[in-house]
Amino acid sequence: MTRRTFHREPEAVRQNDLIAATLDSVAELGLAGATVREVANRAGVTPGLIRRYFDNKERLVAAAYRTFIADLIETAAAGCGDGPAHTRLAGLIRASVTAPVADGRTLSIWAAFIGTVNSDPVMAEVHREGYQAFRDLVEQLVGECLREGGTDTSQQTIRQQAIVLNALLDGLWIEISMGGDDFSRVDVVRIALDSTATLLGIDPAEFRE
Amino acid sequence: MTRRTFHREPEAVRQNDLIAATLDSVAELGLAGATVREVANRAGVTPGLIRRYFDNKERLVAAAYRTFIADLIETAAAGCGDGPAHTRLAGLIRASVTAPVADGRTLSIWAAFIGTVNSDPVMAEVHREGYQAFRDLVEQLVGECLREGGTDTSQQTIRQQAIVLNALLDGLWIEISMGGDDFSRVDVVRIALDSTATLLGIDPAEFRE
DNA sequence: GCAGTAATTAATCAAGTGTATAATTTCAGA
DNA sequence: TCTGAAATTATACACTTGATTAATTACTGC
Repeated sequence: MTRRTFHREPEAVRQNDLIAATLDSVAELGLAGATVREVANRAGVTPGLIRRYFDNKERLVAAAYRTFIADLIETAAAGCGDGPAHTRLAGLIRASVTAPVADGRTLSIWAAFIGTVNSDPVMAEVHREGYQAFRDLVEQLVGECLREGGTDTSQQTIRQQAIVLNALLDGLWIEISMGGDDFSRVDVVRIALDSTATLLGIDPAEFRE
Repeated sequence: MTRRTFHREPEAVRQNDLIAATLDSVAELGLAGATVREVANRAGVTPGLIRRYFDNKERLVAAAYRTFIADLIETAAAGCGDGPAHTRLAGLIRASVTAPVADGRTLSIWAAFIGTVNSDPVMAEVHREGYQAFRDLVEQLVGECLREGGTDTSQQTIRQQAIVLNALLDGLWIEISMGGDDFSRVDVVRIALDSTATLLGIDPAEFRE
């Protein structure tokens, strides 16, 4: 009986493969299904190898969560482009309620990880870091938008508006990703943009992309 | 060595205890921590007994999820009371963004369960049943509110408004429950009511409780 | 009080888990 | 071409998991 052949990979590549395999496992089988063996199989690798790149399974999972959130926010933020604040905010909203951000797979992974935040301090820290970035982005865009609109806006009201808008986006994202409603016939982007405009007191016409 | 003493309980009581112990385990240790032994310990019972009341661990978890959602919606709906639609909707909103509905423990359990919906058909069905109830409730209240306001409202716009409001409530609920923001100095009920009024085009004054 | 029934415990099993380590293989550099 | 070092595999271990079954206990009805 001969050993299976293999070929070496740079450290970064192997790490990425293992993280990708972890996220696939979580998406399809749940967090409980993301066993060391399952992840190794999907990465085309032997279980023992994981230990060379991640001290623990806990570290692997935390790393997977970290890159997952970072990618998610980056993808959403990439929808901003440049231009006036209205346009950038509209881009962010559009990206947040359409694939690949709004998507069943993404939601599954997100929920599985969120479910651990309360009982796992490491995951809690990873979570905190990631979400701060998105909330700050929303708050800044909201601030610019309101100032562009000419309204005088205290920092406190900007903050409150950002909280509300953030909540709306989260909620829409969940509803759409969950797939309970039949959104196939509905223009989710239009709904998201219009309700945002209403919430912020902006002229909806400026929001049409 | 003598056996530990025990006393019998009616079937319904034991089932409730086991479900409660399951939810406690999930909240504090995550879904992975809700082992048969952990649940049994918390219920003051021996692992083997679980099988007498639930065929599988899967059934136990599904039952726990079912009662969790049912209780959650019931608690929120209880905030409605009676009276004009405006008042009932305001009550629902208030209940949704304050304890015990908006609460870290509740969110943890919710997220842990949601994370399984995509990979577990049984949990998916339980989930679907539960959420339909809440969405229908919101849609009905929104419909009544808009009609009370005198606006002519097609069923389609009612539906869209309900989707958006539902999303806003979900998002606020998550933000508040997550505890990332410092909501201690902020009146979350006021924010939720005002933004709802803005969204539905209702006079905010009618929403102050 | 007493017997029978049903609930509960205790003990055990096979399977799967994360982890550890030694044996192998690949590959870069001389 | 050859050698040394690093990556990868293979194997094994201790532990936990969900599940099963027989022995024991508590309670109900007579």
